[in-house]
Amino acid sequence: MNAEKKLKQSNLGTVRTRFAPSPTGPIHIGSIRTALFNYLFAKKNNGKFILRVEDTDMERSKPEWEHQMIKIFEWLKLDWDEGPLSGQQIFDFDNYKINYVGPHAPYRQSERKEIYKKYLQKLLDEDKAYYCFCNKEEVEAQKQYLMSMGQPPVYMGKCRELSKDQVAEFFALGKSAVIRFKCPENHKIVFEDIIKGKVEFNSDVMGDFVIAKDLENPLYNFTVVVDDAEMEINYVIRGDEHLPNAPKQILLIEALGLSIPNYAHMPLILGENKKKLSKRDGKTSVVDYKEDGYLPEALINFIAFLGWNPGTEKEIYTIDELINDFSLEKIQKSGAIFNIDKLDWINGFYIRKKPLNELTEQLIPYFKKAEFIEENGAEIYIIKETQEEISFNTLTKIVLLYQERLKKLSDIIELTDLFFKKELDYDPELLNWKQMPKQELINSLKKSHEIMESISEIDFNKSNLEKVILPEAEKMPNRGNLLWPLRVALTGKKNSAGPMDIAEVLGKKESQKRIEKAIKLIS
RNA sequence: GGCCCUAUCGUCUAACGGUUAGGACAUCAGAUUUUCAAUCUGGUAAUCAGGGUUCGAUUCCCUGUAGGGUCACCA
Repeated sequence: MNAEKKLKQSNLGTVRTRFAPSPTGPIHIGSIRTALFNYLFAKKNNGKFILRVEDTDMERSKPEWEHQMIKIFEWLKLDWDEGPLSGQQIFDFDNYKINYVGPHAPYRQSERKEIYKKYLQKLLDEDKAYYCFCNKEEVEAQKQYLMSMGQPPVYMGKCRELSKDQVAEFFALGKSAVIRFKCPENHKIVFEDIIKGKVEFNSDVMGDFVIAKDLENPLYNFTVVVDDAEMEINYVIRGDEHLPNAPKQILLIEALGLSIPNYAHMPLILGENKKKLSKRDGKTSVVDYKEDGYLPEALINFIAFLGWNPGTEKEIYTIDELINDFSLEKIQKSGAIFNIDKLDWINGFYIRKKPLNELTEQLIPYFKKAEFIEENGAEIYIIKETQEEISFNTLTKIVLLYQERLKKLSDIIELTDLFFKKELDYDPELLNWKQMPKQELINSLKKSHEIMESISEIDFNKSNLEKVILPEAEKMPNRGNLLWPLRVALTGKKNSAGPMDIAEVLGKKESQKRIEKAIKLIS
């Protein structure tokens, strides 16, 4: 009841959402979806989207993970609206520098300890929290026992009624203590989740949970509550796995006299096994997808449709269109399996639509990484194996031939290696088209070689080649009799772009050389 | 085990309580192509089970079943 009243209150004012990751590893695809939905909802409602790094666990949090996450945000063009600092800032953590060039750095919990301390002290003073001197092993054993009895594994409250003097005495003896929240007994917590609907919990299932290791080291459930209140977050949109945390947080909010935000718990992203997507399912880190060559706009489009849809048949969305059509009500209640086939399709779609120059520029790092080429001045590259020059323009031609075949940018490597190799390595059997007799095959290749001879080096392009090769191919029982061996001789591959296209890029000399080699191979 | 959540084609999903249960990906077939890709055309494929409520349930209610999440001095 109480909660519902407050829910209405927090509806007032501008929408403020947040994404609050812990920098304890590579940023997960599920986290990015949470971030995206928070972002979309804020933008849709002309609200603010806030980024808060939850690094209270000093053991596991690493600045490099934070840095990596920021890079991903930049790549996806997801920007946050507020932060503790503005202008360019460099943070130095253990000699690890993070350079923020945006208008704001993110909030960082490790820099807000004084704030938590204040609230923690308040709870202690008001007798809503208490010091607990029980050791870990003792509490753990207790939990195991309760669980084996089919009881909720809660803290039994041994230190709950310790007097001030006893507490002081224990401290004087040098005993260490954690801070527990005095959880009201048999208290019903009801709240309306925007996605799940009405959700109900009983306080007895959580017991007096720990909210801080000590005054200096608050724990997650506590910092979340304090920060969300301090930052005036009124919509908490997060993964389903946080649903059991909601009642704990609501209890803390009530104890602190703060207002309860609206909650929206999103379904999880699942792996093939229908369990929460994990490393076992393959790649879960957004960085991996970036490196594989998934385009940011494709990834966003795909991720947005995992558990959400606009209710129409439109499936290709730009970020602005997503902002426009987004609503929390359209979020699914059940988990969605991460289907890489669909991602591949969407990504391929965006790749096919990409302007050629732009696509080529994005592919050059992949060519370099594969050691196909290296830079040699403006728009000029050197093919590493042959030491020949190759222009940006020629690279563009290669890219054009394979653009529609790419599912992801990294696919370009195995598709186009033939243009960057000195010697092709392939099974001679591949040259054979539908059981052609050996002599016929050799004749076919010789024919191609001979036809090419009729074109000068300068006129050696696709349309001229077509003019002479196609009529010749028509004379064969099947066009493939001429075209298949030619294409294989040129590419060494079962599948590829057309032979005339390839020959144009390769040039007369190299094309003929490759045909000669093929003939030698089968003779 | 306790608590909580969920259930439509293989997958993502649509359907004021009334539809031949729609779309997309994947898949299959055809067209096109020397091959593959792309493209176009067409096809296969789903309401977890059982009870109610109702003139009528994919839709509302209950039970069961199945799946998942969570039970830290992690977040």
